Amino acid sequence: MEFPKENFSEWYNEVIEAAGLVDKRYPVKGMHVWLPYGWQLMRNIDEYFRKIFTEHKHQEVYFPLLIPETEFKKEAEHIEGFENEVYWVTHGGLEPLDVKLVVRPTSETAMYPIFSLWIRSHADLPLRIFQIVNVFRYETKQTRTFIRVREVHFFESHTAHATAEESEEQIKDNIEIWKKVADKLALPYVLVRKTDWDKFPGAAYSIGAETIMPSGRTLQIATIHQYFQNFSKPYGIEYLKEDGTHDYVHQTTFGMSERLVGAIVGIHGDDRGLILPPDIAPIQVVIIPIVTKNKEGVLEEARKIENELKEHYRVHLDDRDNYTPGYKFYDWELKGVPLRLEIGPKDMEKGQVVLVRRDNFEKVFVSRKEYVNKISELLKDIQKSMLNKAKKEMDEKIKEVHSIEEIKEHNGIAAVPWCGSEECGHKLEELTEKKIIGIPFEKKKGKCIICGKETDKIAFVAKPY
RNA sequence: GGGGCCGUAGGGUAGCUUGGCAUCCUACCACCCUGGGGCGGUGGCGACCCGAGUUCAAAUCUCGGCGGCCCCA
Repeated sequence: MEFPKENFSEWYNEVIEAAGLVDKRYPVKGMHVWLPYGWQLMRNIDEYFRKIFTEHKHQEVYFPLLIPETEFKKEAEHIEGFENEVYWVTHGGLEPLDVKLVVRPTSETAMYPIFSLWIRSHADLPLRIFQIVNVFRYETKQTRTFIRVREVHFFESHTAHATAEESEEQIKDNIEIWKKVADKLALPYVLVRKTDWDKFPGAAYSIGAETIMPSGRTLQIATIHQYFQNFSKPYGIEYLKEDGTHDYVHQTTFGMSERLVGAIVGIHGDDRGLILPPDIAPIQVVIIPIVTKNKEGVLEEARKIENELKEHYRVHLDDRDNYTPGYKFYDWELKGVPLRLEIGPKDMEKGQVVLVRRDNFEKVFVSRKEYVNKISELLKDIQKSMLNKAKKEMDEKIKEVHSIEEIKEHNGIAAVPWCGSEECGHKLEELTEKKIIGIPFEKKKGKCIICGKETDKIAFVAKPY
């Protein structure tokens, strides 16, 4: 690594390529090649999505990439929010198309015409589905790997319910799911309600999970939206009630993306490279044989260890012959493998192995009798302490402030009383040259920093990515 | 939305002002030697973003395109 983490922007750009997550040389702005190691990390996260959403009664589907312009244009706010950043398919071969096609920037307008066919009566509700797909947005701002890209690796769940109450219950359940996801990825966050001018286009309201990067800028890593009947009306998603009358369904969505990888990289990494949470790391334990005179003996022992561990963990034996152990140590530290196991002639004599943690470099010698259990204990502890450390660091970046100057100077989230009016909100954003990233759920009495009116609302003000 | 910088081997670079055989590091390949924190040695492969123009001659100058980075709003 050439850059220390203090130079966050440069460090970030360097580590994602050096660790083998992506190849950024693909010649289209905002689109990168996922390398095997990076893709495995993303897939581990996706697999967890599949598991947890299935447990919460969702089913996986796949909708097409292209959406007819006529369907795309049914919900007014939604169009307005996306029309400046969608890619269009205008031709088939050299022939212009009669109906242009939108490349999905998200899938509401692909799914909801079909929802109206699927949903006939209350017996078809609730409907809960999700898909993991690529979506496309023509970003005009500066792109950044994982954080702002034009081809997004996207998770989206969509639900439909009979009543507003049930859709509100779903929002609560989505928050419960999110908490589990965040634990799995060892990511700290705050939940906020987005301002009306920043909510998802077409939503009744939006909830964002926001984290803070080491640069002090915030990153929105999950969004949960309540639509109520905003989409079901234009898309005609009606159902027959028990009393024989019709009503439109109430809908929610939940979205996440490879931004989660960006957050993991940024929040946990150090000067030596990545540090990956054991629960989703592509490799949990890397075995480094220390081969000296007794080359074959040590390698044989290392293979035995690999086989023993394979049943319990994601493990890799680095038996490359043309690299020294020291080189391999640095290499796997760069890639963020949580635990390193060394086995050499001295260890073989003593019937032990050496275990070294990536997060704090603690080294322990463990007998061959206990080492399988010890690894389990260590991985759990690494997962837990990564989350705790990250939580602590993030909390330190959230500060209650009392003046515009303080907001401008604070590097992180500044919490200030705000009356909630759009006028004061815009003024606050202009004066501080930052954004209101949202309103936390916790209330606190105070006076609006702009107009002085009594309020119990707090604005979280920060510079978002 | 506005402004600036840049494009030379897989990666990082020198050369560009003043046009003339393209520098070094690293990675990679072969062989030898090694191995508890980035081993060493010898030999080798590999590049001027694309197009047009100026010129005896273009990495270098001019124009256009494509791509990237940074700053401000």
